[in-house]
Amino acid sequence: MKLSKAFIPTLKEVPNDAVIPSHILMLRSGMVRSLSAGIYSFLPLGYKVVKKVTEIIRQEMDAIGGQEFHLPALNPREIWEETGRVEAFGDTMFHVKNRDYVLAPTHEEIMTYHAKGVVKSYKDMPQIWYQIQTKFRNEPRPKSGIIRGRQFLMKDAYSFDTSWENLDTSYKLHDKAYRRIFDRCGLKYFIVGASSGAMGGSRSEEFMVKSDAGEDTVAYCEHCGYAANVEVAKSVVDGAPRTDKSEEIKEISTPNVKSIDELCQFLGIKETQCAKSRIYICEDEPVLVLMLGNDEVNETKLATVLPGNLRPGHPDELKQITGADAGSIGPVGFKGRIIADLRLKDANNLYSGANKNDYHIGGIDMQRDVPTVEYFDLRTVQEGEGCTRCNSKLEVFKAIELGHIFKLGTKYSEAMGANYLDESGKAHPIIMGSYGIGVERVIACYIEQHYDERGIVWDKTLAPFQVHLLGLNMKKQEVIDASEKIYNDLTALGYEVLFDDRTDAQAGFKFNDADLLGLPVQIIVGDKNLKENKVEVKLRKTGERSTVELNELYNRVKELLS
RNA sequence: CGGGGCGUGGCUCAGCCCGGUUAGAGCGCCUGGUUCGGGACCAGGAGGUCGGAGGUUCGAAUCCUCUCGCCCCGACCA
Repeated sequence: MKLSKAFIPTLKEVPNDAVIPSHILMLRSGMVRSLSAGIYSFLPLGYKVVKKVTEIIRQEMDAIGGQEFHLPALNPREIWEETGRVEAFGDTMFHVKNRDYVLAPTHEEIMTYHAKGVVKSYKDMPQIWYQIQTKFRNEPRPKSGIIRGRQFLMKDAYSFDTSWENLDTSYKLHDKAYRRIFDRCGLKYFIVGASSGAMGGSRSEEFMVKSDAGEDTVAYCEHCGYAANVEVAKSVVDGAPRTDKSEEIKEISTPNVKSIDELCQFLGIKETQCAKSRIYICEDEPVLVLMLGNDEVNETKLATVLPGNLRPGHPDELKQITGADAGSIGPVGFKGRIIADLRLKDANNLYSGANKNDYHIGGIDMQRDVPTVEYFDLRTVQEGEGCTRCNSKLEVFKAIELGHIFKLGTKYSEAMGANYLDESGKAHPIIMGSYGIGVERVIACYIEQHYDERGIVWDKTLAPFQVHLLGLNMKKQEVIDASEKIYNDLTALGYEVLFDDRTDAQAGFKFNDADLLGLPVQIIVGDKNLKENKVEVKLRKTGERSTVELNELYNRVKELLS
């Protein structure tokens, strides 16, 4: 491709609405342009990278027996009603105004619909079906360029099996394919145990890239490799102590004391002597959730303990249920289910609210005074706590989710009646898995991990072109002749060459554009070197330059790009 | 949906607080010329209903009200 004819609008200055490096560089290098919040157009250069990534994905999905589909993004709403996901997605799903259609945010329903009609016998399985297609989600707040958009490209795959054991096999195949995909893309990633959330299912893992631009928080142990989304992460942390002697229960006047910090200061006690109370409403029933000190309730963990419709109690409800406002609520005298975090197990001499405004209760013995309590892991892991595997200190940081694999089970097949007959002619719901990769996120994450102050640094695998050929002064005939010949020869040899043949751009201008676009190999043709039958070869990654004899050039290029 | 910021030529921004010729700069673009290995120079030129609507005023980019859009933080998130 000749740059003089290409539409690659580079930007010298940083666009005003981009903040993170990948977004800035994708705009500056002319890969994408924004159309509206969270909606991006891929320009030719950016789309070339999309094609590189999707080709790698296709190869690896095909390698595990995947078959590529192309499903419609426009779906009849009623099919989504069958699984209750119109309500589950709520405002996140786009609805078409003038017909009863929705824009698909994912495709479990549609794939299951097709499986239902065709996969009828145990002999028809396993199946792995995938597609690379645009998804639509009405994100309340798109951000970070293409990392979180309202429309995005996703590789989504679905497996259909006859048993949980066979699902294990399909799941592991995807795990393997995903590792190969992200390895080939040159990403530094790690895998975390994750929550299945509204997707349903028994087990899921996320492929993550560490990044401040990320929206997930991950606990990670450098020592043993333990990694988990904080939604599900566990840690080793001391519980509240139980001493030999339980004090008498006593009511204490604590005027205007609301927070745990205030209580500690007021009474001169430690955080770990306090039990914090939160009221949740689960399926219309109030539940008191007790946490030690300032530990925060992890609502993802709570949701697994309290299945069904779950929400925090409203302030006016609190008063009605407990007789007190938030800050003075406690377990003693609370009528209803009480659950507590494991750190509180069997502790005594605790302080908590008295269910009466401006009063707390001291001397609480969990065994004696809260006999109906049930204990669960309900807290969110904090930086520096012990790893449950090796007791090293956990790191907690932000990460971007690149891919997610789920063991779905029968949620969709049961809801939609996708059954198969086993050897004995008995009907069972198909056991499903679902597996996603955010294609644009692969690109953004790659750039987040591979850039410098001058621009993007592409590896040959994802680079939109492998060679950036610069004809420095394209008004001199010898430069024109030599660079045109190199361009034609390398193209004929099968390389993708971007040829800066512009006559009106100065050398410095071309160098800067070349570094910004970041193609791995630059070949610089200038009249001085040409007099000695030489050109310069520069590696973008290291900045290393060397002059090469013209008759050695193609061997050198082959060497560098093999 | 709460909080904050911002909308002025294609891009980055100044001007607004304190209303007053014809709305500016740099970059980019067009024409001609000189340059030509790290974002050149000279000369000339095109391009803007100052996001939109309403209001105050003799007069509004500037003050007031409403509204739309974009970015950031939070909430939400498969």
